[in-house]
Amino acid sequence: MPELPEVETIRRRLAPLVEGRTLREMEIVDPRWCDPLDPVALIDALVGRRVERLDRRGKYLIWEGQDEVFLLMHLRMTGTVLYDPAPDTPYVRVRLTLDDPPSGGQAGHTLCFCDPRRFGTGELAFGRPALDDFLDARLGIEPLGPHFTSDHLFTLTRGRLAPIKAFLLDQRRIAGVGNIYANEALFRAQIHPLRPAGQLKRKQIAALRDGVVGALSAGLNAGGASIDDFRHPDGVRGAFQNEFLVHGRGGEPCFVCGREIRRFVAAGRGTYACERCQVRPRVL
DNA sequence: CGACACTCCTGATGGC
DNA sequence: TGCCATCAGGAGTGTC
Repeated sequence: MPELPEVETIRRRLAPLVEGRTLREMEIVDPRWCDPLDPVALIDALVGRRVERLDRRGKYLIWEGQDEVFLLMHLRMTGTVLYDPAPDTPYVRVRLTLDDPPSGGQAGHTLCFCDPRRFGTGELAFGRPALDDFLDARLGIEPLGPHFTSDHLFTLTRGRLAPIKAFLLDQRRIAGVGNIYANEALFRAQIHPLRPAGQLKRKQIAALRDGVVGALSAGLNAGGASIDDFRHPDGVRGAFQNEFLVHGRGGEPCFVCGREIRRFVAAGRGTYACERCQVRPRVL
């Protein structure tokens, strides 16, 4: 599942290939992708515009077109963006053609949004204020930004009765953390996923901040995690799935203490924890 | 505020 | 081997 590190990996690799190019053609194979927007209207709004910048906020990949027309792509569970993929690539939902013909070739480069489960979405925003309204309504602080401090996280968690796992998954509080990185961050911080967020002490909050930043950074350095369909734009897999400390390791020994990693459901998601390293709250 | 159910979707998995 | 039921899960929405 693409979370912040996966989307940022895509952005970094794609940006040099698309920035400054003009969108020449666009085909929306699956109109559900931009529902309730009319695919024709979306195409009309974008085709002919230069891509000024490829950006990211939380798990959104943001294409800034000429004159502040923004395309917001969310990859959800199984979305990928492939650059010049093989012609028989399956699950293509959207196809984009850029105006830069390869040297000697005829056609421009092609970008495909592929998404087996079809959860991914495309939305438009006209003008920067509209973009900011859209993002501010959905997303909280950027965890890899300069303002994501221990003090800030402490303030955010005060009074919250929800389990810290649910808190981390709420995009309106912290933007970009999904199930994998929440599991990894909580293990790094030695905090049990079911502990109420507001109950955490300053020291634990400091460890959690470092755990979130550490897990996301490690994911980014590994080029993201490819456990489902995630691929880089050139089709290469990420490597972070080989570095998971707890995620997906139910029944296997904890790398720190050797106790069996437990799997249970928290916040409706598959949750993995070492209940020796991450002490379970007494009341639970 | 928060827990929970439901929706979208399809590949993977398990039972028989 | 085939067929059906179940599951996973990000985010939005609705209910209690």
